[in-house]
Amino acid sequence: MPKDKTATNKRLQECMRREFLEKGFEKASLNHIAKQAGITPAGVYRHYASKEAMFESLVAAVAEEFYCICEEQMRKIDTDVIREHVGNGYSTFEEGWIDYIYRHFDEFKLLIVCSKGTKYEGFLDTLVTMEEKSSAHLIQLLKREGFVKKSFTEEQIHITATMYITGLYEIIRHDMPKEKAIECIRFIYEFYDGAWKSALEMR
Amino acid sequence: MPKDKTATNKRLQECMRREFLEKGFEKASLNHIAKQAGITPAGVYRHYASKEAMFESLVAAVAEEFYCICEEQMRKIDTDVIREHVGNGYSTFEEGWIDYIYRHFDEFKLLIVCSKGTKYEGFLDTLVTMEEKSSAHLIQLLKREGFVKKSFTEEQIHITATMYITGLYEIIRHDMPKEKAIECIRFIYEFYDGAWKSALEMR
Amino acid sequence: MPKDKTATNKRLQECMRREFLEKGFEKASLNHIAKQAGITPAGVYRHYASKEAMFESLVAAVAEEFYCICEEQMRKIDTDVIREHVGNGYSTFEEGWIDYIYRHFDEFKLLIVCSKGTKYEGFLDTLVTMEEKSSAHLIQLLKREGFVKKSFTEEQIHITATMYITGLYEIIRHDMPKEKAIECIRFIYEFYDGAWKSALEMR
Amino acid sequence: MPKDKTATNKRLQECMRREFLEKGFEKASLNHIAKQAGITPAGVYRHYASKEAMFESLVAAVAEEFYCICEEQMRKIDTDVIREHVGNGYSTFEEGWIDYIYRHFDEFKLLIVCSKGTKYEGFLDTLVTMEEKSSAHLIQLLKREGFVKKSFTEEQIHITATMYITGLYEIIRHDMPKEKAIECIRFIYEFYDGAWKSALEMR
DNA sequence: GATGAATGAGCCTTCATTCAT
DNA sequence: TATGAATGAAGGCTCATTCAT
Repeated sequence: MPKDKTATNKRLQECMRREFLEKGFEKASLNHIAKQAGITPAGVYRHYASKEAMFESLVAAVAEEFYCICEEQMRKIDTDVIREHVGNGYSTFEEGWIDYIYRHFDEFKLLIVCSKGTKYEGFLDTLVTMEEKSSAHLIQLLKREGFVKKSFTEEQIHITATMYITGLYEIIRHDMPKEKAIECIRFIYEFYDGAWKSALEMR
Repeated sequence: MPKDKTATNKRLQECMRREFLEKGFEKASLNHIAKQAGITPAGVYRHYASKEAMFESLVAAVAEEFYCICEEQMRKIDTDVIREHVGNGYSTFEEGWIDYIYRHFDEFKLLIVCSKGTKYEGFLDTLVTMEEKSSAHLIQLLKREGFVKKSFTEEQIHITATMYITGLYEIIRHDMPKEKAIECIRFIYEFYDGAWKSALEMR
Repeated sequence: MPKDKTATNKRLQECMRREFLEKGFEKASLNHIAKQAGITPAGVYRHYASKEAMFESLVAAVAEEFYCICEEQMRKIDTDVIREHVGNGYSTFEEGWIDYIYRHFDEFKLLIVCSKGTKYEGFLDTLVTMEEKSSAHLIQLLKREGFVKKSFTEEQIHITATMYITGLYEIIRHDMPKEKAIECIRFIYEFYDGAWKSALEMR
Repeated sequence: MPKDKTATNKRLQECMRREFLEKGFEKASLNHIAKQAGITPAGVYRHYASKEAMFESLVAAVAEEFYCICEEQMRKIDTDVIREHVGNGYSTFEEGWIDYIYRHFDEFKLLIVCSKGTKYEGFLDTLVTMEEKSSAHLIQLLKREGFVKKSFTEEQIHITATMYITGLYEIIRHDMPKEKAIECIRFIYEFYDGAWKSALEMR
């Protein structure tokens, strides 16, 4: 059941998106989606094999791609770059990504805010984990290079990563317009930069 | 239908608490609660007028009290105190509160993590708002006293507050034991302290 | 949800019985049963937790008891008795049982003819297995006592047992009245007696 | 919509056969068959007018032919033959038939095991009836010739016939390989021969 | 104070079938 | 020949709630 591009399916997708965004996966009603799209509940199953499949069809592509991007990003971190981007410069949450996210805004909102009950319900946690790894790696490098002496426990890193990613969550949850979002990100970036520098006793 | 202290009600409350904590308000099942408590669904309605009322009965007292404490706290902020507690000393999230929260752990978890669908679903946001006001107020005072020159937009303050409160959320969501929580809070406190000082260009 | 003896439940049970007997477990419709009983489908769930539970409530007692009787019966076989009851005298299918079966006719019909899809769907096979064990045991004893020399493969015993039990199946499937059934059993008994004696070359 | 020999139809038939054999007529899903065959459910209706028609198309030829063979067989019974084949020599279940059945194994399995809900659901009973007639006829002849004095009621004949045919049923239901089946049949043959002789007091 | 009995709306899903194209 | 799109009915089941007793 790959892509079908009929008019009905387009309507259907729009309705699915709306319903899932509004109520989240679990509370979303297939019957309601169908009615909105002007077909019977049974008709939906010509296009999607299950409720889960409907959700996945909306987000799978973006989720997959995003995971790839993240992994690649992680591989690029090395000592040279540290000097330029001290702090959390390689964060999962870099300014450059905002573009990507805003090109797939609904998908991200679905993944982060509305995915409970689906196999994507851990997406936000995945982001946090990524940020954690990124932080941990960076700190390790900074220590190896002699910039930093202090250590952090896993818990501490988890907390900072979580708080950090929350910024992203908030931006998306409140449908913040892109320009504001960028300002916002920039601010968070600097705010955290200060926090890290201070915490790492780098100056 | 105020307080009834029969044995049944005690059992009932325990079951309600467990169910709401486990599944959240919306997914919690009244029928299931009743069965656990050893009464019929109808019996529940002798004690509580609705599902909402059940939830409220568990958290209302703490929520109310908490709001009061917060307001009072806010009134106490003045110039004198500033000198001692520069930074985010008056945060909604001060170490001293941990005690209060841990004395009502379940209630806080219900309010923050499990309240979607109830009139308390904005509780976390309320905390954030409180933190925002606290921050805004403090910055204002610091400016008036000449410690600080920079300004912050409302959005910036919102973001920092949100990220900050997320710490609390994470602590509660994961049932972190009190001792670990305190360590954690202390860390966040310092982390943010550095961030604020740097952001405010206080040094 | 043990026994409730209200009028509704009585009607309900009657309807369940009828529906299951008529259509078998899988094709039986809960909605239809409910309608016949004059309640809504949801109402059924006050009395039974699931479709399976409905079926089980009708047959569990008899099935359990029957298994017990069979096991006990099996333990009673010994050499002494052989001389009196040569042939298949200790069959799962003795005349004496007819009484028991006719006292629980519907239950047996449900178990044997209508149980596909339930955990009792192997009931008939169980009877066959019991008959097999009985035959195997008897042949072994007869050999040990020197009455018999020939051997039988497992498959041969399975076949004869299956055909034998089929008698029971047919009697029940066609709602044969008890008197006719007894005649019938008696006939089968003798018919098989001849077959076994001949097969075992006992005379 | 008689025979169409396109490639699609061949695939379709294969899928129908598999589905019906696996689940029986009633539980078989047309949608599922179509999917397996790589066409849409609607496509199926180009080839067959209904689910029933699908089933019939698979078994009609064999069923018809089989009925003919049986009738012819019946006409051949006469006194001469009796002397050679005393017992149940003319049974519907003669060894010679096994070949025929194994040449149309799937069709027989469909007719006997999977036909509930179709107009062939009585096929097994038909076999039994045939066996009954055969037995009745034979006994009558034996009586006329003075070999036998005892009489049998219709019910008694029905029972023996049913048990007898059950052998066939079991053989087919368990996909017994042909060689084993023949052994098995031979055994049943002899077993019943003994039973009949004893019952008829022929010796 | 609690039950027993029931309801009506809703849930996701499957079914055989239809029909315009 | 087949598809694509859809249907109406039914499936078992759960829900918060009601009400007479």
